[in-house]
Amino acid sequence: MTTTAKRAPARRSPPASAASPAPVIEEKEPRGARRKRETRARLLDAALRLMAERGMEGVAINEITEAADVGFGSFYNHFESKEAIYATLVDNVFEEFAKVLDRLAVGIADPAEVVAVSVRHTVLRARQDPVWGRFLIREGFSAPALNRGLAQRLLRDIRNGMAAKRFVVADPFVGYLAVGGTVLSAIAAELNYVAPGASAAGMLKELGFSGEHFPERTAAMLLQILGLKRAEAEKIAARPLPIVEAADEAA
Amino acid sequence: MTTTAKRAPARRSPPASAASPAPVIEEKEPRGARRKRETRARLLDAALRLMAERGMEGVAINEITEAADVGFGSFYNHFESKEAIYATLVDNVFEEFAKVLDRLAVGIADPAEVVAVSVRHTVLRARQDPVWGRFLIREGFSAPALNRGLAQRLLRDIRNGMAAKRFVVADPFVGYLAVGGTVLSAIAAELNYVAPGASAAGMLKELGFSGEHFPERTAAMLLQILGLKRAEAEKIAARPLPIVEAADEAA
DNA sequence: ATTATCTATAGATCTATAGATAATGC
DNA sequence: ATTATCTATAGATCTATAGATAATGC
Repeated sequence: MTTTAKRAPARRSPPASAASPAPVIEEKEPRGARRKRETRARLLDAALRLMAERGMEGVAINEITEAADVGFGSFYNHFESKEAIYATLVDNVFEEFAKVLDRLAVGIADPAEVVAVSVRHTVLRARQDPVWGRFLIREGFSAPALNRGLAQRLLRDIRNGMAAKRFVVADPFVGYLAVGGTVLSAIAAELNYVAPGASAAGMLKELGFSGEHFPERTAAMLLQILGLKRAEAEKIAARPLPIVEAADEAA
Repeated sequence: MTTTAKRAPARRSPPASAASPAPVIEEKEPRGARRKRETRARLLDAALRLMAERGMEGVAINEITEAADVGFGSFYNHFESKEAIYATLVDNVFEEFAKVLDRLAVGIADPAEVVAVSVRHTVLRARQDPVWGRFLIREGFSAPALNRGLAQRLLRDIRNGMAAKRFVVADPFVGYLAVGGTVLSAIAAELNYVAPGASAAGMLKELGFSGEHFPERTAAMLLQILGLKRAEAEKIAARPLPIVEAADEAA
């Protein structure tokens, strides 16, 4: 049986972390293929860590393979160049995150709550995974990021809210920019000020600022930018976050 | 006379552009000193152009000296390393800009108008000088930038406005982040969407967004974030900009 | 036999310095 | 004589590739 049975091909795409998305292996996968996939995933994860910190140009391929514990030449089995692996990273990270946000929004009818939940999740994630947060800030204002899922989704959510008379935005273009910019700014604050052990925290703490309930406060601000009254914005921002079944994370 | 008279030392600091600040030579300056100063200024200007686009790591010292039309070795007469010239750039750019903002605010009593004028000027400047704009975005969320003049000034303006009961901000910390993030976001938009010949404009234009009166619309949004009513925010954002005597720009 | 990995290395690129050249200031 | 520049180059670093080694799949 075992020798004669035809090997079922992998039914779906390879496994993943933020750097290397979309897992869900169901049946057997040729061993060599898995090995290759894992090497690729290790390269992507290492590149994400290094490049989030120092940018694409600041990292040598050598460092990536070393950090991934992979022979140097193997890099070229997977990627043509440093630019190529970086582009793949941007792609994967934003793609994966867009999917997470979609899953979060399932079953939430109120556009305001969708925005609030998305923002809180984003800020929380940057706290839990600072590498990811840094990467987001680094690429947040770049054209690729904006044209990909994230900005599109934000626009859609704002339009939904306006259509439902839930949001009242005099200037949707600038409103969109304000929401996006505030999110990035909040993530930067999370990484630089709010997170425990942050360096630049002193200045703001002295002035009475604090990092408590930071995701919720950010969400409340955004809802007010979108035209909700303060009390309601705060109420919506404080609702319990939906529990979302963890996506299969490989790394 | 000419030979016996003691040479008056330069009375103030060297001349400058955004990359190399603080000009105002009044009397004679030893010729060699001026030459050195100019070489330094050319290096800084070239570095700003290149590094705004590609980041510190993405630029070779070689390229800087080539763009500055300066012998390679001369670089080391002025800067110890690439890191050193970059740090000087950050310093100069933010220092110079802080001074510009201060000059702009002179004689404006209303804190709301101070904020509006500052923001409009910033967005306009990014339009006129995209290199400068890119540099600002690149460094906008970094700790050095935040700890320097800009963030300090923004905080001060917000506190002034709150003290004068002009601003009503439930959450000053997040308000500060929202204002700062929106400004950066607006500059990114100016560079990517609004400016003529921008690439990514299509998507948003289709949705009825436009770049008209963009600086004023950004300012109006910020004032609303700070608690002003929409009508008043728009009125203040539309006031004529103060005319500020041009600072002596060398490059 | 095929496929993915590894090691080794040629050649390109980049940094930092040394020493020569040119201009300045006395 | 001093100072700033330039040219030339040694040594380090990095990329891309070639060819060897090891594992897989038939």
